[in-house]
Amino acid sequence: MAPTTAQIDRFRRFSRFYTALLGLLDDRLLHSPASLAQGRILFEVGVEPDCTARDLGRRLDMDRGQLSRTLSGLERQGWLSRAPHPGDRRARRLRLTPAGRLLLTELERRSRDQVAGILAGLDNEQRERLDRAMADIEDLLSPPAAG
Amino acid sequence: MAPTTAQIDRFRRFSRFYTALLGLLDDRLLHSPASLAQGRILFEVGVEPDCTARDLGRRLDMDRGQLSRTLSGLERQGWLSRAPHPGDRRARRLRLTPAGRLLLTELERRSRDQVAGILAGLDNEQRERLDRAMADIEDLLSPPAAG
DNA sequence: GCTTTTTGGTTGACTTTGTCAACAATACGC
DNA sequence: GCGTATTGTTGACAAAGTCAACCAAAAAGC
Repeated sequence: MAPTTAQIDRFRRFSRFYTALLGLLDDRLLHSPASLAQGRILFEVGVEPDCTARDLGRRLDMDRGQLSRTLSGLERQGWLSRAPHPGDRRARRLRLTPAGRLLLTELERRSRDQVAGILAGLDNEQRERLDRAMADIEDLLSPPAAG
Repeated sequence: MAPTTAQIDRFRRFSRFYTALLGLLDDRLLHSPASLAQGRILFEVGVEPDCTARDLGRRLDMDRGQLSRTLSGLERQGWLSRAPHPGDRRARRLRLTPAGRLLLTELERRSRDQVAGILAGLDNEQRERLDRAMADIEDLLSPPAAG
């Protein structure tokens, strides 16, 4: 019932591997007007408009203080708006401005291009294998495994 | 020949997923005497004694300045030694002290426990599926795909 | 209802990380 | 040798992340 040493080692090895890969991928944001944290927020708000800072904190695991400041920055730069939240006057509903949507589109385009570049090195059979492997991992580690 | 939108989306989705997971995993170091950067260095030097700061910079993708300071910190805390490098008097060969090895052992134990905790939620068939998926991804993305 | 406790968010003070450029010492190419 | 590239250190910063205090609003307890 207990996992084997080899299984544990494989997991840790993979985590190191993917950490390094993510380090490379995140460089896409270095030459953009948005920081990494800002990019992640733009993405989340793009996916779910009218969410709150609380939601973002949960999903991105960010400190409230840092979040508040980063959101102020995004607002100051005209990419995001914070409007009163109907039903909870403490909270603010977050939404991208048109400029924010434009920026997000651009960031996504770069990200997709970069991934496309990686996938270009694989043939279609390999891509499908990769796709299945990623789906498997998400599936296996999703529900209760976050402890 | 070009990757499909679905393949690109899956890849990006997985990257977000694993970023979040790594965020949880890295918390193991928060309650330890070593910082995350220190931990990564301890691990690398543990795997390859007598390596140099240059090697670490390559493998961990860290700035030289930051690395130099972090190494000073590790030395100051008695976990690492920097001795003259035979054959290159600019470089220093890095090595864990006995205390450093002890700390590394402890950090590794925690990391393994944590991974074991995650794997405990899976039966053996699932663990083998996970193992295969991780091996697949590493295999597919390793050689030239890092661009 | 009124009080107490929680929650969402902001702010200030601070530490840690990361970045950039300058520099000294050494190694390397030719 | 001489110019160039490399290794590591340092200083000056900028950015990111942490912690605790605080206010206003909401939720819970009774």
